[in-house]
Amino acid sequence: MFNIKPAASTPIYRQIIEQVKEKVIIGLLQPGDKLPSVRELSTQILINPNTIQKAYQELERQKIIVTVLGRGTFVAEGYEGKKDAEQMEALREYLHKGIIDALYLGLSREEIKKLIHQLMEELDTRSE
Amino acid sequence: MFNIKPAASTPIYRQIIEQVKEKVIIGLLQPGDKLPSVRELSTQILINPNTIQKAYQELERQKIIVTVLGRGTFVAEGYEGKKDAEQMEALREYLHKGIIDALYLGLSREEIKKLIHQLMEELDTRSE
Amino acid sequence: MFNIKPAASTPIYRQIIEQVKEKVIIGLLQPGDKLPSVRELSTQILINPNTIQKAYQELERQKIIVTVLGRGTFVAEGYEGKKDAEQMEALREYLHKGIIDALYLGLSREEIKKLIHQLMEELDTRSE
Amino acid sequence: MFNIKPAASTPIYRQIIEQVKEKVIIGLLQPGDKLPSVRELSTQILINPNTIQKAYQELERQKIIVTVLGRGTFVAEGYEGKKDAEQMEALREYLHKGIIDALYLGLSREEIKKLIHQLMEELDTRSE
DNA sequence: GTGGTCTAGACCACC
DNA sequence: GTGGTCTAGACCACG
Repeated sequence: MFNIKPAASTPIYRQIIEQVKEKVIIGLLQPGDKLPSVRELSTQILINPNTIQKAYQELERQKIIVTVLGRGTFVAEGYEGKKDAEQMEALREYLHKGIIDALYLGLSREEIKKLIHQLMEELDTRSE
Repeated sequence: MFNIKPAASTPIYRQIIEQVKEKVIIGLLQPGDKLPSVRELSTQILINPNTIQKAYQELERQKIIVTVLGRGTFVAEGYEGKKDAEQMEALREYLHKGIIDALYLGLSREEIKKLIHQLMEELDTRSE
Repeated sequence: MFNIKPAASTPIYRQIIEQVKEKVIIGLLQPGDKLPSVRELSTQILINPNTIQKAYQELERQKIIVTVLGRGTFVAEGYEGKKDAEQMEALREYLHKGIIDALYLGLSREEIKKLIHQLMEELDTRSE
Repeated sequence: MFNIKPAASTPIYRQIIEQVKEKVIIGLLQPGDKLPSVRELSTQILINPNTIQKAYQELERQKIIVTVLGRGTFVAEGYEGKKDAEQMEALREYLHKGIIDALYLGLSREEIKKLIHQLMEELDTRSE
């Protein structure tokens, strides 16, 4: 279900967040689907329950999942993109940095565009 | 010269690295140009010298700048993109995450492409 | 009869308590009126009977309802406000927190007063 | 600095959040002021550092404080109320419940209004 | 069974 | 020194 690298520089709880978001975006997780329980996932991927809890709480704060007391955690209904101005600016900065790194790697502008295109197509493939 | 936000979530030393790299990419810093000394920059932007030292060390490790003992630090000659496989993979993951975030913000795939295009054009403008 | 949101942050049994209290306050439930049985309500709103049982027990403890063995549960006669000092202090703290949240939302003191007034008028409307 | 009741029903981390927010609202904490460090506060009020950390992180998420890496945590500049529609609705429900509780305590509508007025005046007094 | 909170104590990155 | 992350293990509330 999850592919966690404890040694990576991005903290484990963020890896979980990203992977849940990706699964929701590509449709592998549908609204209403149940996520593994904190304890369950904790034994599955050998991560401390607190770490998973932290990831789930952040996902709930972002309205990507909802927790039902005593029942479990579920993918939220319709996430509806908001185009929040602040987050939009953060995204621009994030991609700006990515572009600079790409240029440093020797990619041309055309190659960068192709890469982006390719990455979006990969998303479609994974969802099948 | 530098625009540092100490309260930002990206550590100061990384902000310095990013800004140097950006300046080199857009040509505001040319190979051979002298960078301010650690001490000089430290008083200019009111940052702990150790922090600047750390940024310069990392930049040198990435062969973006070179320090000549007793002379100062300079922008390295020709950075020539290497398309290192490992860094390439890191870039893919980085942009992959950016795309997911963009989709969550409600951007369409076309809008994402436009955004990338727009960001690359901005780089040209800044270099003038 | 009841409007329960299982995904809400307030536990279900509290939602039931609040809604019974509200109905009594606005007169939709009169002293002597019969409440649905635990089993009945349980199938109606698809909630675990234990949860409803818990709500009824708490309501009985607060002397808002009474259960007559073998007959059912009924709204208690005259609830007569007691102005219990302890509960009064709890109320003050509760509203105190509400006011701070309201100020953080950008409401002026006048707007807060208006909001309170408005909420009390809504209670009257619902009772019609 | 803080008045924490570990036995209370509201979790400790929420008590800390509320008290910081109150101090900021009444001006006892001004933008730019430094909050006690996690460790410092932890020994002061005899609470586990993790608990304080959790409170601080939530406060940062709400943009009430900012943390500067390696320096500490500070009260954020200008919090500017946003009147977010969703939070506004949550506030209405919160106060709605408070009013019902007040009526149950035997308060008249006039008394409730007076109580609100009184609570707002107390805020002014505490700030002196 | 579920998630929510808290403690104790550790290690790391940043300045 | 600062905050950020993680583990281990405990207790409680909810359904």
